[in-house]
Amino acid sequence: MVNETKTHEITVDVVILTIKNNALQVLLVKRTNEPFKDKWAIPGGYVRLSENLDDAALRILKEKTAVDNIYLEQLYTFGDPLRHPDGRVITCAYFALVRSEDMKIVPTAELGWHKVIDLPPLAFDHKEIIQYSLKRTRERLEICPVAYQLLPEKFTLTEMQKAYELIMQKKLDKRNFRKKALSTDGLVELEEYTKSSSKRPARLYTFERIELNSKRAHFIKKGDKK
Amino acid sequence: MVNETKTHEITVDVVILTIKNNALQVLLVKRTNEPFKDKWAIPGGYVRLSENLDDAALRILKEKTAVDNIYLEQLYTFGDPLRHPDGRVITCAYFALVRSEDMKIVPTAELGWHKVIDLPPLAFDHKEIIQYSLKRTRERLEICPVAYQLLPEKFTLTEMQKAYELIMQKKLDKRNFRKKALSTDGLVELEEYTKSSSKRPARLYTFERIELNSKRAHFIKKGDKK
DNA sequence: TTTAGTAATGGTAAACGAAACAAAAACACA
DNA sequence: TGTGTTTTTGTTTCGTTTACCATTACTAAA
Repeated sequence: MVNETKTHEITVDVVILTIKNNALQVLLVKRTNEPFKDKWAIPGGYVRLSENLDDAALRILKEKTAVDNIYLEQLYTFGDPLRHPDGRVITCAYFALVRSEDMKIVPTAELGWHKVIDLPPLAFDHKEIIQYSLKRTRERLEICPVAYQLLPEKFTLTEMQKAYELIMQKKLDKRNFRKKALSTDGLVELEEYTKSSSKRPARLYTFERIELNSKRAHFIKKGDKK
Repeated sequence: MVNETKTHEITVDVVILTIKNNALQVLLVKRTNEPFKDKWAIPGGYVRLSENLDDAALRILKEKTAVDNIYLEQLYTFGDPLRHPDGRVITCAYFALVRSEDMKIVPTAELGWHKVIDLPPLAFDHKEIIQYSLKRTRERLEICPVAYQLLPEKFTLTEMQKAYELIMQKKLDKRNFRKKALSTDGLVELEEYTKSSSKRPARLYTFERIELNSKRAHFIKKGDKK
C-alpha cells in the first residue's frame, strides 16, 4: 500500500467560448507565475471548502467576465497525476457559452480572446480541455439550440447559421437550415429587420429566455439570479 | 474571503451495472462505519496520490468484481459541500457495464446486487448518482451498442432486445429491432443455435471485441490489459 | 427611375430512417 | 400427427432529412 494520507488539490477551470469576429474564440489568461509562466491558460481557481463545484465555476466565470445568466455545464474531471508539475492537482473542467456583446472585457496582455482554430501554446493539459469542450459543444448543438447562447439578443437566421457552421465546422445548406431553425421551439420572429448598408435587410429573430427545465439539471446550469 | 487553506478529500465512486435475473441491477456495499452505517452505497474509495482517476475507478471495480476489460466511463463529479456529513468530500463518479456471467461475486450481507427499479435506502447522494448513470447509459445506447457489454459472450437477438428494453425502459418492436441490430457494426452471426427445451432454437450472435477507437477516449475506457 | 448587386426567401423531388404490421418455420411434447 | 411456443423473415406507410435553384426584395449607385 502506497502513501494514502496526503490530500489532493482540486481546482475548477472554465472554458469560456464566444463568437467574435466571425470566429469561435476562447478566453485565456496569461500565467504570471511558475509553472508555465507566461503561457496562456484557461481561467481557473481553487474550490472553496464551502462552495459547490457549479458555484466555483460561476465565481471564476464572473471574476473574468462579469456576466450573468449564462450557459454553464460541467465538462469532465481531469486527474492525471502528472498534469501539474508541482504536485497533484485534479481539475474539474466546465465550459460556458457567452455572448461577446455582453462582455465588458478589455483585452490586455494578460487576458484575451483567442481563436480556437489557432491557439497559442497552453499551460498544463489545457489544450486537451479546450478540444474536448468543442466536441461537447457540438454534441449539445445536435440536441438543443445552445448556439443562441452565443448570439446577440436579436439575430438573423444567417447569423445563427454562421454560428452553427463555426461550431460544427462545416457548411450547411441555407434553405434546409432555415427550415429546421424555424421549427425549433423558443425561436420567435420579430417585426424588425436589419438596417444594413447595401443589401436586402434580413428579418430579426430572438430566443425566448425560458428557464431550462430540470430534466437537464446535470448538464445545464443557468447563472445565479440575484 | 472565507477559509481557503484546508484541502478537500476526493473519492471515486463506481456505479456497476449488470443484467441479472431479467433485471438491470447495481452492485452495492453495505457501510460498516458511520456516517450512514448499515446503509447501502455504491463502491468507492479515496484516490491515491500517484493514481489517475480512471485507474482509481478500475482499482475499485477490480477490488469488488475481479473483472477485467470492461466498459468504464467517467460520469460526473459531485461536489456539494453538504453531500458528506463529516466534511468536504468531492466524488468523481464513474459507471461500468459488466457481464454478470463474468462475475465471481457471492452475494453476502455486505455486498450484493440490487434492482435499479427497487433500490434500498442509500448513503450520501448515491441515489442521485445511480439515477444519473441510468440516464447516461440510455444516452450511450442511442449512439452505440454498449448493451453487448452486459450480455454473455454469445447471445440471441431476443436477449439483446431484452437488454435494450431494460435499459430504455420501454417495449421495442421485434422486427424493427432485429433489422437495426443486424445492421450494427461488429455484430457477427454464429453458426450456433440455442438448444432450448420446447421451442424453436434461436441463432446465436457475438460481438467483435474490437479496441474502442480513440475518438471516444474521453468517455470510454477499456480495462487495463495486463 | 433604371440598373446592378447582394442577400433573403419559398418549394419539390429523392433518399433515408422510423413505425406499424402478419405469416410461416422449427422444435418439443403429447 | 397434431398442438403449443418461440424464432424468423419482409413490406408498406409515413414522416423527416437531404439535395438542389430560381425568384423576390431591398439598397446604392448610375
